[in-house]
Amino acid sequence: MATMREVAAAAGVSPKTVSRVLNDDPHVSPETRARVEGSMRELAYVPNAMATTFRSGRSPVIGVAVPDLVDPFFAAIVTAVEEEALANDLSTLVTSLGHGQDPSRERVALESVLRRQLSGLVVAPSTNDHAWLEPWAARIPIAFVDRAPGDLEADAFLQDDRGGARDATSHLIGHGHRRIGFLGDSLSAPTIAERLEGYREALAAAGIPFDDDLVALGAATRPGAADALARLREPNPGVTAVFSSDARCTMAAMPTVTAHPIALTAFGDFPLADSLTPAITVVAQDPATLGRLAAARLVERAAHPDRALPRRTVLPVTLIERTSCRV
Amino acid sequence: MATMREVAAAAGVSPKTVSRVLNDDPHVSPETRARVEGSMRELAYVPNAMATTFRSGRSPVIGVAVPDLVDPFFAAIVTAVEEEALANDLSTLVTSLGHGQDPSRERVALESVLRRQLSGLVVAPSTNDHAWLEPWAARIPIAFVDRAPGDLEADAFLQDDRGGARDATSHLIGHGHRRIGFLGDSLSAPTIAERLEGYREALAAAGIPFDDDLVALGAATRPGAADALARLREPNPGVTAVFSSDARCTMAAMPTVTAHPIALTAFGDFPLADSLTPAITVVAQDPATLGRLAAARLVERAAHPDRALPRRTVLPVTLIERTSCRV
DNA sequence: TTGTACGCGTTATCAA
DNA sequence: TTGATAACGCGTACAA
Repeated sequence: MATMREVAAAAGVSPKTVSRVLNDDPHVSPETRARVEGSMRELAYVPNAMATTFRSGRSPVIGVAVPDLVDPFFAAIVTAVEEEALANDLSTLVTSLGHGQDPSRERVALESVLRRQLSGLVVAPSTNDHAWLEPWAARIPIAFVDRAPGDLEADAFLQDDRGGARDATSHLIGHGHRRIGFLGDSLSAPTIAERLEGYREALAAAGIPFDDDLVALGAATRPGAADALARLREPNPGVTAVFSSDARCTMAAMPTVTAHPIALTAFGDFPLADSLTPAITVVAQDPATLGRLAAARLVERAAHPDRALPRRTVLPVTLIERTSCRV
Repeated sequence: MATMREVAAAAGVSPKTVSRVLNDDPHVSPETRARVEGSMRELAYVPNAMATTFRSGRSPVIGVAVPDLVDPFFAAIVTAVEEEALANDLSTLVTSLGHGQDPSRERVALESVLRRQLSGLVVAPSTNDHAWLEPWAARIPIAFVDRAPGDLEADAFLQDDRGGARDATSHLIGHGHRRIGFLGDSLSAPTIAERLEGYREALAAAGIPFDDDLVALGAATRPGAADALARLREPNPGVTAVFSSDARCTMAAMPTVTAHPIALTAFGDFPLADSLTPAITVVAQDPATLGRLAAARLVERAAHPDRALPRRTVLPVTLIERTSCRV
């Protein structure tokens, strides 16, 4: 726990000189440098990063907030941010926001992180109200991923939710299905709402009327998904195929789908999707790129505060055909 | 970006009074408090957490370092640490260490985190050499999870690797198998080495001689796992069942196992293990408890630096029988 | 109840 | 090339 002062005293120089040695300032004579370095070693001196941080007024840390770290999609985003951060000598402060069951949690969590004078923040939000972020956004760069901010101008890195959903639904239509269910958690998430739009567009393009009864929500848990699928299969709806709008729902639906096969395409790839029986046909997102671009943008904004940059970047998605679409 | 000073000036009081208001010090007259709070609102004052942190000498942050965030096992550990941290008003600084391909990375990553005067550190290490942590451990509480530290006295929260491997192997023996392969990544990981021991013990208990040729390593990737399984299946080894020592290997082996079924038990549960065909019989660990206990221990050590506490906590594991063991 | 003085560890400024 | 001084924003100790 030696401080710079102590090293300075031991080496018979001023603290500033020690600082210079530490920061590779060329204006230090080789002898002085050697003496200081000797004292540093002797005292096992380690710079106090907090003090530097405090002095500089900006913490070399990027905050990352996601709904759920255990979801591989968000874990991949966090990992990508971390890598990009590392490449810029930044650390990563991670916060989970939950899936929006408690909407106030997001704000509380983000504010506590923002107080820390971060160099930037990447958020995959679980709510839609971000007007309160306005004053923060004026001071530190904030980038949204996966979902756009509500009521706030900020960088956003998204994927083509609507187009992907359209592709996945059309694919089922191409296999001859006309009664196609929509499986999802909640439409309050803008991504899911967009995917529902894509689903409707695909139906419309094929001249299939949209039927509200085929939209089954609350499917993010296993019982929820089982219920939803059971409702869709009843004679009345008479669904023969399902588009799952989100990987959590798809995974939650797997036991049911395995037990009672039904044609299925899904938004969002996930580990082992290709090893299941049937292997799931998915629209794959690219969480790593999302995270990397967002982190890179933060760094860029910090370096060039008034450079004009596009606010919204939409990544394409890719249909990966496996077997679940032709069950 | 108003500071306490500015708020004080605006309210016509000293900075200290503002500080008191902020910290709910009872020794402030209601009128003064009201005036100060008014100024705080006007100036949109937000306390600078960095300054507080610096002043106190200890950052209210728990570091968490794991090999790989995308692995659900480690993601669950991180999530649990985060929850426990939240309950104690601490934030979570996350670092990935990699799977030990580059052994120096672990030290570099940990040292950069440790410099930040953390309140504590949870590590799931990817290397075996931790003697260098000694001086750090003297100053801040460090808890290991999943794997014990090498050459260092520190709290460790582990699971019964050997017993679990023994159970999983015995289970295959109970199904009549005598030529049982061991699938793994690398024996340099102490957990995997322990699981190999458990495997050997199970064989020994059944009077089956151990055969080095049945230990197939390098199976953490899909091609690696495919190779390993192919080697085991050759007429000479003539293996009829496999114990996979680690969830990464199990997941990597899935395509091969699905294509060419073989009796299988595995160490480590993972998402959808029960929805695969066959559903994988596993020995389940408890990452959430591991993370929670470790974080709680850090808090406890910080509060009571010299309370005597057990250094090593070993959690039991649970065999979950599904169908892969009777393929 | 309120205020003054000082220090946390580091670095920028300016002078020597 | 080196050093003295001040400052970052807040909280502690002590005084009034």
